[in-house]
Amino acid sequence: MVTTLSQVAEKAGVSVSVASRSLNGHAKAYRISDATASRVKEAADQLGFRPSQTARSLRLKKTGLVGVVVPDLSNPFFASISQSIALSAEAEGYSVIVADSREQTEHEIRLLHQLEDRQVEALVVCPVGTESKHLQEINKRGTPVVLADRTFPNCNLAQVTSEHRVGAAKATRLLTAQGHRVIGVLQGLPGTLPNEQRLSGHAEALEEIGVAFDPSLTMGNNFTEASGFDSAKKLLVDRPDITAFFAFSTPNAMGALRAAMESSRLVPDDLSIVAFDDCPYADLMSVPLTTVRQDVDRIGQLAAELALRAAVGSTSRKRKRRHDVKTRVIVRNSISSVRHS
Amino acid sequence: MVTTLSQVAEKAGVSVSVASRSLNGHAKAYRISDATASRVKEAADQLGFRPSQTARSLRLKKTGLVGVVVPDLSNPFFASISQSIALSAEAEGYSVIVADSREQTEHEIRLLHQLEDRQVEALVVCPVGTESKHLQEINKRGTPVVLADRTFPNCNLAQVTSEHRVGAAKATRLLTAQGHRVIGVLQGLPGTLPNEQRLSGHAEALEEIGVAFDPSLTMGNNFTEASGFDSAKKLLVDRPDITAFFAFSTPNAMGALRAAMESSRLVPDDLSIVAFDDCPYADLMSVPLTTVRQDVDRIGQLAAELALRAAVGSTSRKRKRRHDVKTRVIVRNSISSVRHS
DNA sequence: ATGAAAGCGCTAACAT
DNA sequence: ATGTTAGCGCTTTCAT
Repeated sequence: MVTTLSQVAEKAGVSVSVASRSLNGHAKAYRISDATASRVKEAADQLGFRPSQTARSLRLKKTGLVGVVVPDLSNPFFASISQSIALSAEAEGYSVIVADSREQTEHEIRLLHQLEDRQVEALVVCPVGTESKHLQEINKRGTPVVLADRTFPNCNLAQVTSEHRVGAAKATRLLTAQGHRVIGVLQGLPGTLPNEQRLSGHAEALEEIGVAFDPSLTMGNNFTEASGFDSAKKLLVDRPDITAFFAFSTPNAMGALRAAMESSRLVPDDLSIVAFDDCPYADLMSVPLTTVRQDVDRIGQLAAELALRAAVGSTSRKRKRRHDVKTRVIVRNSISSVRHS
Repeated sequence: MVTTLSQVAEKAGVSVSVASRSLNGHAKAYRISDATASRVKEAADQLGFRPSQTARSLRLKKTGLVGVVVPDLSNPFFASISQSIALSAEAEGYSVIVADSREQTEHEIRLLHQLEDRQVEALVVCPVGTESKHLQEINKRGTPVVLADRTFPNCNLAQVTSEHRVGAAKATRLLTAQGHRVIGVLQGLPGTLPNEQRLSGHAEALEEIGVAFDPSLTMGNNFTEASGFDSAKKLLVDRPDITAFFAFSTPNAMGALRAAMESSRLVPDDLSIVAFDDCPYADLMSVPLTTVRQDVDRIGQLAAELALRAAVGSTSRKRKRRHDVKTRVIVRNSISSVRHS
């Protein structure tokens, strides 16, 4: 900081209050003469005056900050969400503090508190873990929090995520329509709502064609490549009758691809794969993945909107608190029909 | 905000100064009795006291904020840089505000000013465009700025980027070693230092084997997929004798891949490709790209370190201001030797 | 049409 | 060992 309002005022020969009002466009509301107002503005320009947002924040009790916490910023999914939040926020004059929880609740909590102390006006968080207590507390304490991606059942926070169940059902039908009946599920983090809903969407689609959901075909403990790889490997030996995989994330799918290679199963000829979530260049992969794409931009945008609205304190409590954004099937070339022998 | 220091003080039956000091670990420095100190802490706990960082910032003239501005947060390269900056900053108790300039100088400037007004203690920016004046001004005005990735020649700001020249030379040698002599260059944004240095590294490697650099083989105007695609297409018809491409970015390479497909040139058999910069799952691409990988994490980490050091105002001006981090060749399978007819 | 002054929540002299 | 107070830079009543 280098120039303060009082210096501007002095240079313009007015009081700080007049200076403040002139600079904030309250000139006419306070009947400040045009001459004075422009004199102030000129002084400000000459001095290169930039108002201290910190002082402003303190006085106004409004920081213009929104906090975003994601589990892994280098993951394109979260990077895109962060981006669309940032873009929406910037358009409204807000700035975004992003924090990376490295997939650990412990960090998430620490960062959340840090952001609370910085008096962000709202928080959008893609939570790790399966507990929402700390989030609810923050919300209760006064900082509105909106959940994105990983949401929680019976939790009254604002939430935006994909239509996991219907998306998963679509994905499964892509497989069953080609005759697949023994489908391995490479799941993400059990207990999280996206995971459970995808599971149930999968079971639903299976039921439609009269096949029972077999829990022993589901494996995995995270949305990571490692989990996808390990699960696929195991499943491939345990259940040699598997003809297709439904991977719950892009990394899960990549793991499956590697496992298939190591097990000399050709995709899609010997093994079909469908993945939830898309990724850049998926069409240029050695096997172009057929996916159910989430509308990441929309998720971010919606989350930002809810957050900003809450920040502004729009007391109109009529806003929808849960948003489930539609998914879209992207057909490429990782599914073939099962050969009936 | 809900509880203030004075409330804590009142509840503990002490003055605000004692409260402040107890809570900030200055207890013994001020010879505050253990009894008092713990009484204060207890009161704070009970009230759920969280000190206002805003007030603190104003008083201390230290916000604990560092600003990061990147051209495109959804680009894995910048996402990773942001992540490693965030991680480094968080480790030091700083928070980072990220801003996305959408590849436009105009936005970059606006965001930069916004961050300046928020009194970030340092700025790390991956600048768009080819002008550094506004950045130098900010630095002069008091907010230390460090440049990452896109740096500028004769600019006295702290800068960290890759060893573009030597990296590009390595890449080119990968090609020439396989007998390639007519190499199309899919360049990024002309005028930027990374671009120019890669160009010169390329020319250098060519010279080593006695082939002259032919400017008509270079094409492109950005680090985007579109630029890579268009340039590759054009080059492929203009110069049918081209046997290899050197793409200056992953997106450029992806564009080339598509162009090759459309022109029915098989990679690597009919056409070799080497790319500067790596990307996730590059090994699972339909053609596994041989690349010269930048050490993104190191770049981010170094940038954060320089920024934080400057923020703290370490007056030891002996710190190196330019860092060029090493690149690494990742050999995969997008290069074959040229068939001599 | 303009100014004086209080105060946002905190820290750090400067008293005792 | 603890309390009083000034003040960070700003906005906004309340006077005039």
